[in-house]
Amino acid sequence: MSQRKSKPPASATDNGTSDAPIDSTFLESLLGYNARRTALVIIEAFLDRMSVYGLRPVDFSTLSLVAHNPGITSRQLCAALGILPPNLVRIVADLDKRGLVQRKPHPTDGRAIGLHLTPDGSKMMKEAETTVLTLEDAASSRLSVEERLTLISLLKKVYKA
Amino acid sequence: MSQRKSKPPASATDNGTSDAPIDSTFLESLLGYNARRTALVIIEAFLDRMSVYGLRPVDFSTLSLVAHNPGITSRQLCAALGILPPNLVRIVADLDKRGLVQRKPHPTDGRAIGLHLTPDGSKMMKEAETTVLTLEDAASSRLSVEERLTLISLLKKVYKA
DNA sequence: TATTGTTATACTCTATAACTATA
DNA sequence: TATAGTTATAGAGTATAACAATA
Repeated sequence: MSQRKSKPPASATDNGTSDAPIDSTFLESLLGYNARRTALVIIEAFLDRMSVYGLRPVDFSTLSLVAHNPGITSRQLCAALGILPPNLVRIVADLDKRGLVQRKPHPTDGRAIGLHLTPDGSKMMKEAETTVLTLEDAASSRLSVEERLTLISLLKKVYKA
Repeated sequence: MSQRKSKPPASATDNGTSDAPIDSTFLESLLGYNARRTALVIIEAFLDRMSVYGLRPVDFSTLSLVAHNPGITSRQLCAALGILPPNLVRIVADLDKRGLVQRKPHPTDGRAIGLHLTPDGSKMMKEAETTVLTLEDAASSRLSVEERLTLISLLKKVYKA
């Protein structure tokens, strides 16, 4: 579901032309289908709630890794996030322009550049991480605390080598 | 993780320059992050195994819905799959050109077009659905049968209104 | 010779506006 | 007036090749 706006439900006075119930049971039996639908729903909520910070998921992920790994390099970010180096350049450059991250020479490798949060970036991320946790609560509101942990644990078992 | 080719692991003779352990615990505590990583891993496997049929995930989903809902319209496909109408046109047109689906006038609505599998499309989908089920088994090989069902059930609780 | 960061670029995916024909 | 299907097009996301600086 990638549309941003949810449409009003079909009028109750519709004739049978277009509201025949659709059988999606096969697709809904697939892990890949359900994982993708879940991710899209949460990303949609993310885009909504994080728009005040001007952060897309990839920006938030990048800043979060920089926050918890000061001096991390572009290569390490690419490996951790599954982003290709040419596509990270613009992301980091924009965060730099906004004064959220700072690039410092790597202490031992002259080719590499270490990334650090600026004070502004650090302050924003404290708020943004709190907002994300609130969003997580909302997204998993139909799950118990234990179910949410089970869900995350099972997902990791699937994708982590 | 969107790269197609998995790289060889870092050499054991690396110095400490680039293999410092990265702390991803915050991101990995998030449902959205884990759901997206899982979806990407499964989609990667899907692209690999389904390339023999020339079917992307959206093609497979479309054909599967047509298979189980003969006469389904484009609008219904869009609603069921979260695709916008302009983006479905090319998908259906290509499947039509390949002789996998057939468009027939809708019995009661002159604006609408009902979609049906051709005999070739039906034959391919029987194979393709079997292949997808095999892929699902592989993707969830680290899960018990019960865990896989629990995972799917929990995912549905998150994304289904 | 290999790796980091980068530029340029192409391809795919997703989104909006507007048209036509039918309802 | 509203809906189904379509066209054109713009923007975002993702991919590869090739380069300079450094290891």
